[in-house]
Amino acid sequence: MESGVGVRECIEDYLGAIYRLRVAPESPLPLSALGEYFGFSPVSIHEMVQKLSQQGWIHYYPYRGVTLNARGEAVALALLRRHRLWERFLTDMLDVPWAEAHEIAGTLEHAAPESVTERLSALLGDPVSCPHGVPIPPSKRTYIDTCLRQAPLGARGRVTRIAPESGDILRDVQGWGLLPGRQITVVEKHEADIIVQVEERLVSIPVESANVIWIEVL
Amino acid sequence: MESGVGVRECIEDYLGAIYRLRVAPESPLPLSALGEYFGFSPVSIHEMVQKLSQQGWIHYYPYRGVTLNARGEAVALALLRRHRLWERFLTDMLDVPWAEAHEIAGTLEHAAPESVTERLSALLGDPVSCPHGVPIPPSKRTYIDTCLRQAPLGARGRVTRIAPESGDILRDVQGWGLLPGRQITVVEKHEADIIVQVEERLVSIPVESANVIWIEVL
DNA sequence: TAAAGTTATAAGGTATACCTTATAAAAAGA
DNA sequence: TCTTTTTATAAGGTATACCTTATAACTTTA
Ligand SMILES: [Mn+2]
Ligand SMILES: [Mn+2]
Ligand SMILES: [Mn+2]
Ligand SMILES: [Mn+2]
Repeated sequence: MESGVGVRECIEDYLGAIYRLRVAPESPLPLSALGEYFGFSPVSIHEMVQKLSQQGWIHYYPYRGVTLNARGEAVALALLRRHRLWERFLTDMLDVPWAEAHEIAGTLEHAAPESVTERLSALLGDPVSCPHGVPIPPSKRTYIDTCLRQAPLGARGRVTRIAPESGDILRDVQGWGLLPGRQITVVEKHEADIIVQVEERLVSIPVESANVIWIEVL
Repeated sequence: MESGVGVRECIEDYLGAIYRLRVAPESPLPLSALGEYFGFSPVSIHEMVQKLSQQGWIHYYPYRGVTLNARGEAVALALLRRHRLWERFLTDMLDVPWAEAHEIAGTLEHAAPESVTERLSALLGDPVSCPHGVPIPPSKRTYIDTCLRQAPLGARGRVTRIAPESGDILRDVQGWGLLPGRQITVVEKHEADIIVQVEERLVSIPVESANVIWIEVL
């Protein structure tokens, strides 16, 4: 009956809270701040802090507070990214009121693996801030992409980037609906153009344009 | 650090499993079936079954098995509805592969309150089956509706039902576009008819017809 | 530097949901 | 009917994440 994407929900929430509450990456966050944030007793906070420190998520400086180490910060950033993307989904696509979205996202944030998170981000148009204006941490995902020109016939993939970019090409790409994140399939390959399927549409891409469109083959 | 929509995640999963696995509502599901499904020991299953029975979610017939009572079935249906709607969201909007959607939905299913579930359903076009073809239980949302005849001038609402129904009336209603779910506004009230706005259209409804059209005032 | 305030630690407890081993009771089959 | 199989129950254990009360250690302030 385990949920989540690997790290325990509780641990994710502690790491996220440390990230949210800290004033600067290097200055330790007093345990009292965590106690207030969660409404837990100082003893309980101390217990969890010991555990987080032993398990290698944080640095604990007794009588001073905690900081995230690299591993803990990575989990915190991924959590906050998921949290804020779900918030955007809830407010932008489901019209959930602003004030409720935060709380609901507090559960959803633990439920999406990275692949789903990135697809969600693409669906939302890769927003850079949550409905409350807080920046959404960027994806730290590294993908291996292929130039559409080189993609084999029948390849199914996700548009990753337009590079090198130029005004003309960007306008064309927008017209074809080949924005980053879109799922496409290579349907035909000819001398002068490549036919790809985007959603229900078939579009013909001149090979010069196909040279600057990159996809991650899935 | 509690998630969920009220009922414990674990309890929801047990009730959902009983619903999924049962062959008929009345024939008890042997505990061994639950043990196999979850991969838990018979003793653990028995413990949980005792708890579910004590807490009033199921009937337990020793040596025969368990059935859901009304309360348990309501929770199971709501869970399976959420599960299958999230599956549709994952496959239809995020292009998550068929095979992965089920597992991811196994966590998301616990994370959406009813209002969010219904908005999600609407966003997806109120699908009636999951990507695997299994029917999605309908919303059991209860509304308080008013007869259109009685609805005050200016009232804005959603058509809930046509009752009592008859062939003639149904044909008229369809012609007016007053199908259940439609948003309408009462624009004018006269002796013999009521003028309502449906989408961009204005339609005149004879008072006799207005007697059998019910709306939920919003 | 001594008192006051804050933080840490020890000890014992709760609830949830899983586990194993052993035994008892009931149902099913030969 | 008698044996085998299935199901139930008792007893004791684990891990997680919270709790309270009491005491010890450290830091801050007067
Ligand atoms: Mn959370
Ligand atoms: Mn926010
Ligand atoms: Mn589940
Ligand atoms: Mn399904």
